[in-house]
Amino acid sequence: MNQEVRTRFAPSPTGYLHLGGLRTALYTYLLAKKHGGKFILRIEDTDQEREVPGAVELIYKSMRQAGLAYDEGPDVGGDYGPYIQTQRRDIYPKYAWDLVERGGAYCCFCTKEELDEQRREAEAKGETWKYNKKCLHNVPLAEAKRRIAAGEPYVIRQNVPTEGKAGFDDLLYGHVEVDCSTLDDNVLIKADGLPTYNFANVVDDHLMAITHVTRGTEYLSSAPKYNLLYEAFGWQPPLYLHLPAVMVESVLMDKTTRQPILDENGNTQPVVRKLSKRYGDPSFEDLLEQGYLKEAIINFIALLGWAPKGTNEEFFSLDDLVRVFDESGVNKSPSIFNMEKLTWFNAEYIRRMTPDAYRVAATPWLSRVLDPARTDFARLCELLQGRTEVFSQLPGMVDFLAEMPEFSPDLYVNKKSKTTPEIAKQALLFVQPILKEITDWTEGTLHDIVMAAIPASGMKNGQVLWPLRIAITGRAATPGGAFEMAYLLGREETLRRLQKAIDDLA
RNA sequence: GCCUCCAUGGUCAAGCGGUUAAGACGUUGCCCUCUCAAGGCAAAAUCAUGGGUUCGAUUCCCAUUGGAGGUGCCA
Repeated sequence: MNQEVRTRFAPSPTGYLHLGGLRTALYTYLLAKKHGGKFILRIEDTDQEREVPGAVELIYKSMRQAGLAYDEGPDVGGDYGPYIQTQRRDIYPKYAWDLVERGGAYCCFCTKEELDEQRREAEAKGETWKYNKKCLHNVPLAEAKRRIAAGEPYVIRQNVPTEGKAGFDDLLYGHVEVDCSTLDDNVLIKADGLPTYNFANVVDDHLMAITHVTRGTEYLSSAPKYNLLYEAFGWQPPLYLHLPAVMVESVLMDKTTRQPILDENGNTQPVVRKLSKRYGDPSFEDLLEQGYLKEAIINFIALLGWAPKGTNEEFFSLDDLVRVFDESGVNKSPSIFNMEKLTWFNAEYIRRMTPDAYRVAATPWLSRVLDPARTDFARLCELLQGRTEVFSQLPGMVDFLAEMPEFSPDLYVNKKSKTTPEIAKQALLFVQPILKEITDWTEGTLHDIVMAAIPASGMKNGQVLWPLRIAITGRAATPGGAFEMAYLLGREETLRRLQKAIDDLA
């Protein structure tokens, strides 16, 4: 019989959803959907100290914005709930005690302080610290139960065999195996009664009938221990898919001052590190706020560390991805997040928008600096759409329309058309009366009349049009030529700016 | 230190024993052009190193080097 595929994204609510997490969520979603299975969201909040208020809601929101709809989860329900681990707190001890009875775990009364001390000593000697199973050997179960009943604090530890091998099979990395002697007896149930990740993930994945476990490679070295747990319970372990981290290229920074650390020559030092909010790397939310499109982010993130088989196509919607996703195409090494390529993807997605969709998306940004009642937004958007990489650039691209910027006469210099401030003055004086004559202030009329007049001036097109554009915009680069800009400014404002420019050149 | 994993241009990557080693971003040049974009054309740039195996290694094996992760009553 064919088992239904069930995957789960299991973040802990310690902050925003970073791009590495988003990619894990995406692949997890794709894996389920390509098999027609279920995608589940589970909140792993067993570390109450690290929990950030509001983080859970932020996760729901980001998942929704990304379009990663989960079939089961805390806010959507499902047959395997609750989907928040603290709401499952009563489930874990039962299983832990079952494991104790089976010999796969034991109670431990050693205090954190004495263990920390041991760890420090071992570290000082350059050794790897492991718990010495003192409580396994010295405290019989009956005594343990007595001490617990008397109120003594305790934890439950996994009883890892001292010899032999432990391993697991990964869809990407194949069979991974380690000596049990290198494994530590991890805490399964903490003194506060809550499970650690090490235990909760195994119990919940089993109880929730998860078939494919996707997670970061930071779990690669502890996965053998989890399989030991499955074995001890007599459960069927899931299929694993460990995903490499997403990195960012950066410079070496001081952790506290957040200033670059310079080498002896005063240069910054390049480093590759994990994406981190602390160093200002953008989260999914941040990118959306900056005017990146979710489709572009998803598309880019999908291709970060994964490539589809047998095609050079780079543009994929979420539905396309469901169809083409194949976990064997995931790269095994960490990949570096490249902002330039994301921006390129974003620009491409913007160019592919319908003009209407573009106008809707661009208007709030344009309205920050322009009055929609005074500027032809429809025409402006036509000019802007092909030039927009990220929406947040928009205000800076059009603010000159609202207010004439100060500019230096050097701007009139253009090497290619051999334009100088002197020629500029000549050009402006030539074009001014022509423009004054024009009453039908449309791009077409402006273009036809001015272009027809230029040959008589003895100047080249560029020698007239470059200065004109500079004179009325004050910018070396504008989202259109002189006629477009003149049209957008309107007759009165254009002539006003032109007069001012001529006066300034005098 | 120990354990696990990884290694193709600056970045993302295709490749799965025989290839002129794809493609994309970025970079540079040219064309187009009233600026900037976009578009078109072209260029530079990669198999970490050393040993094997093989008629033949980017591809398989080992070592070295480099990178990532783990070594928590964090996840």
